[in-house]
Amino acid sequence: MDKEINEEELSLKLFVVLTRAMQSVKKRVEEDIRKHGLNPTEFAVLELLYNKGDQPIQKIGDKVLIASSSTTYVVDKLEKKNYLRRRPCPKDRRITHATITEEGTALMDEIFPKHQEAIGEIFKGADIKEKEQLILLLKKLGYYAQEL
Amino acid sequence: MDKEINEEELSLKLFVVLTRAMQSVKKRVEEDIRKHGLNPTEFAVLELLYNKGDQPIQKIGDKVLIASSSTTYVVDKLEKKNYLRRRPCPKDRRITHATITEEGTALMDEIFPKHQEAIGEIFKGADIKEKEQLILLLKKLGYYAQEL
DNA sequence: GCCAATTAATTCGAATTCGAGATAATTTAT
DNA sequence: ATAAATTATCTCGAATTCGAATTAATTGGC
Repeated sequence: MDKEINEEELSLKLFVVLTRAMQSVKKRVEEDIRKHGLNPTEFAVLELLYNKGDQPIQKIGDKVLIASSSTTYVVDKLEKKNYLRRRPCPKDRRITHATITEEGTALMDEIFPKHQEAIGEIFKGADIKEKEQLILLLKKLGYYAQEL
Repeated sequence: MDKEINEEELSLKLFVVLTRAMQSVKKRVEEDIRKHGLNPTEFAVLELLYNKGDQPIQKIGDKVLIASSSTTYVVDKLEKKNYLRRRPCPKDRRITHATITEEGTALMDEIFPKHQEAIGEIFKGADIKEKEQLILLLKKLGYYAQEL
């Protein structure tokens, strides 16, 4: 009975399913992260510094995909919580680096493994083969959409 | 070299890829919708009324997955734009129905086909078989995550 | 060396979303 | 029949995000 559907309708359906899946997953991940006192954006920024080291503030926005004004806002919050510090760049005085603090590192040491575990739980709906397939297909989709 | 990865890491990767794909797709779809003077939530609500008929305000929130206070906000906006009207339910005076207006219907007559076409373009990164696979896999993922 | 264009970060105001609490109507249980 | 619990909607304040405009610093072309 799904036979009569044309490709446009299939795409629309895929859009709906993708949106729903993302919403469900995002909600679970968010619950996990908020337990640790961070919101998803704060977590993403802190994780970037934790796993990839110091970053110019501008790069943070690029990698986490938020507007520059939002980056300022999130970095402010994390700085107030003492999870990171701003350090002016001596070579280029336009640039400010963000560095994770001891306290931030300690926090991530504690919550990152738990987070990874939680993600593992959330994605138990698919087996390894399926996850690999999904990654492949979603990458194709994502790249294509980005290029448009 | 991807061989050494364990399932937890694979899930984390899938999460990242899913997030990125959704971000790219969402951005494109949003561009399309904003061209027509609506934001994604307004579009979703109007589309619901357009394709599924009148809805109690509460149902709108359930189907579009927004909080009740957000529903009030969006319905207010659409009502101000004359795309829908509130109609008190005579059988249960707690309930208010939202009905799409002539003007709203005319708008959707014009933009819905274009929207579907735009989605078709955005998802050209995958062929029919791949879309069917994605739908299947994403449904599994989404349902599982929702049940947690 | 100097002006124009570019780049980094910030401030500001607007839009959107949420959750908690309020209000009103209905239903359930006693 | 009434009190208590539930349901639908709305109000309000807070959080988050964005885009446009601002400030400051650097770079490139002449």
